[in-house]
Amino acid sequence: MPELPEIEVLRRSLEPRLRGRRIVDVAVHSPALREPLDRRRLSKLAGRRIERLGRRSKYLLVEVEGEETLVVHLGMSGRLTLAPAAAAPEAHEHLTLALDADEKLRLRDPRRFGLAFVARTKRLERDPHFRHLGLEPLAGELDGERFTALAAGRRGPVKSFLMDGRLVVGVGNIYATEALHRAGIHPARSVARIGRERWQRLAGAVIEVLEQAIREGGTTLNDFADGEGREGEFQISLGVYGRDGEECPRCGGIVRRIVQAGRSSFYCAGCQR
DNA sequence: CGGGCGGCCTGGAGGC
DNA sequence: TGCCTCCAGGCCGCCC
Repeated sequence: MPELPEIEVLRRSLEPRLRGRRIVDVAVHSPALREPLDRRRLSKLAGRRIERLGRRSKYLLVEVEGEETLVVHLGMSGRLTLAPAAAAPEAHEHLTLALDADEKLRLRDPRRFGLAFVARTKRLERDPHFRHLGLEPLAGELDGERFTALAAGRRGPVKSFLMDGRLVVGVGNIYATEALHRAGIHPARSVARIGRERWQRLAGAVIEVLEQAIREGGTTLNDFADGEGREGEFQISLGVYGRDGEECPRCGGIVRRIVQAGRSSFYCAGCQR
């Protein structure tokens, strides 16, 4: 569920609270995430000051002194939150960074699809997790021309195109679904059958939906919360996602659910062609 | 080679 | 009320 907007909301909530703070201790409670947590490498964060927080795709980047970065991915159910140092440990708490001023930053992830590792900051773009990442939608890299070029010679449904991280990053099931609704494009339409004008509209819709979701604090269906535990509100603004059988807010048509690549897609039978 | 799909994992929801 | 099944989706790896 955490897609680009959720990670950006998390970054913005944590940045003012973490910048300049010192990590005084590192505890790995349970190393079993998507990749095992590297105790030795993580423990070397102790004693370092946090310099800034960044984001690439759905990865949160905690840059520390010494040119190193703690990379965190929330998978499906991860939460990274600040708490008083004395707070009781949570269930499924995998990693805890004790900070100065009696606070701690903790990573909780019941479903364990998440990730946390340390990498040299300068080599981040060459890291296997980052090397093949596509366009960053809110960095001015996305427009109709780029979409047209990326789609050239490709096949398959446009929704899969949007969710392919090697082409565009940060767009998961919810925002791909919503962007297609706003652009009036059916999720199963082949990329080979989309013209310049529609690619332009789709690029605009992706940017618009991501920016609005950030302004509204992200989408909280089950698990998402920012660094202080606040849930998002964009779920109220969803046009079609999860609204099978309801009326389309734009045209009054009926919202339908289909399964694509094993995943739910929702679209309006009236205004998405 | 590229598109598609299964598996990883747990909690919550819904059915009986 | 309790148990069982299904479903959620990011990402990797395997298969065709």
